[in-house]
Amino acid sequence: MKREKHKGEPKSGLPIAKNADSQHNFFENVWDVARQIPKGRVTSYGSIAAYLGARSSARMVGWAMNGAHARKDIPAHRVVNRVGLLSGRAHFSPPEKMQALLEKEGIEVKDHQVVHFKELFWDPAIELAL
DNA sequence: TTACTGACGCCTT
DNA sequence: AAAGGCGCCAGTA
Repeated sequence: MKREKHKGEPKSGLPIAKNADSQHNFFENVWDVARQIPKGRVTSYGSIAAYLGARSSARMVGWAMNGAHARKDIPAHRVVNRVGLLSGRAHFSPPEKMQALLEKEGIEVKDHQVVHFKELFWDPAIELAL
């Protein structure tokens, strides 16, 4: 099924509308999912977005992570891009913090990239499916 | 106000 | 197979 460009969200139920209310909700949801990422595991921006029904808004997930910095219990370091690259490292206090935190959880990071990413990948769409 | 940018990712060439 | 295009949308210039 080739999607016709991916214009607009299919909104499989989830309204990621344009009103401030759902935006707020979206951010909250992102943080909520992020909080559930098990220690020692990682996920991607796109996966979280997809789980929330906004598969094309992966960028907004990244933006949400900005705000996450404010809340101390959001493990933003466990969210990387779809290839396992620590694309958000630059936004950490010391940029090396992200990698350091991951390594502290036993995740091997080489050249700004999570080693064994595929095995450590935690997909909310699957893990939180039930 | 319009234009560009970006913690992204899928699609077409 | 690799590279470029486009959509997403909040914030900034």
